[in-house]
Amino acid sequence: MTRSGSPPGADHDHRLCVEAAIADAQAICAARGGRLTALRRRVLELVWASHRPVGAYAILDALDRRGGAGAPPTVYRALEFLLAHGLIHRIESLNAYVGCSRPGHRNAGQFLICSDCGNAAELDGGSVAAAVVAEATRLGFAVERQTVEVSGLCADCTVDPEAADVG
Amino acid sequence: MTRSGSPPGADHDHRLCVEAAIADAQAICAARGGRLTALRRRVLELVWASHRPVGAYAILDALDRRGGAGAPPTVYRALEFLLAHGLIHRIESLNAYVGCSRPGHRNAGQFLICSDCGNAAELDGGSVAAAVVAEATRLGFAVERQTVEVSGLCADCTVDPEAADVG
DNA sequence: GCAATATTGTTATAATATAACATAACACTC
DNA sequence: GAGTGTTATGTTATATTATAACAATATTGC
Repeated sequence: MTRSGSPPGADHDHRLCVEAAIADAQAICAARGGRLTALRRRVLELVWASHRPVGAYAILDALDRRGGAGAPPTVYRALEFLLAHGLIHRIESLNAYVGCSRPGHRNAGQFLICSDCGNAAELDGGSVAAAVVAEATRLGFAVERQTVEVSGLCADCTVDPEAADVG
Repeated sequence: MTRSGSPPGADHDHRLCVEAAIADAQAICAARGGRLTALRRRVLELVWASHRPVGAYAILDALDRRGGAGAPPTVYRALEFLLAHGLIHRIESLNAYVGCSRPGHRNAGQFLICSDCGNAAELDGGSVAAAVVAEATRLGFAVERQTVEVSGLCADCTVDPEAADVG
């Protein structure tokens, strides 16, 4: 996910993404009385280490290397907290987690996941969600939660499949 | 999932669903040179035991009870075959499998999953898929595969949450 | 029948996730 | 600022989902 899309951009300064995510998290937690503890914050930073969905055990390993906690529940509980506050999303098709690019905005969590570079871009447009609701409603189905995960090639990897970035 | 939707219908004769699924499977395998072996057929029947997504280990248990095979790979390989031929779908958000209601038709696999009765209904309309492709294309993203899983309450469970059926 | 291929059996293990209970940190009241 | 209720984390064990690797068997085409 590099130049073209609405998403990241290969040349973007990823530190700004992380900083913004932390700032958003602090604001949201402050507003809602949630506690962004050191552990939760570190887990959030690790999820935000890239725009690629990251597995719980990868986070656990990273924590270990940084002298962090030891066992799976530590990570899963932090992830649970971050999910509950809309700060991250779970990518069902990968059993992995990715930072929410627009916490607070109650988006439905729709993702374009590049099968080449692995980056996940979150859609903010409502047309997909609207189509889902329309179809469901037509069948008398009351939508609670949508999981929309699209895999394919992002703009950069279509042009130049070698240009996988990390940001 | 009972009366109202396009899906199953509480009062439907589920044996017809299973028979149709087997017949479709036989036709598709015949056409494509795939072999619908006894094992694969039994697994397909077990997936079609209801309209609820079923886990691989539940299938394994059921096979065991019927004197079937013994180990996970047995089931996973059969599922792999059935997936490859479009006879079943995997529900990512549940780690479970459900019969494809229209094998052969290259649908994108969009599901309405009732959080009360557990039934999954497959959408056949193309409006959701089209919306996804439109959004993705706008961002230069080439769609390969879509995962659309919507959870909520189906028509019957909205009316009468007790009326969970099995078919 | 025989060789090539496809399928299934078997054992072990990887990867993801949670239950249950103990300990520690925090925050509120007095 | 000590006591107390609540929230968060540590710890151990285990559940759930899935695959690797290799052996044995069955099927197909000749």
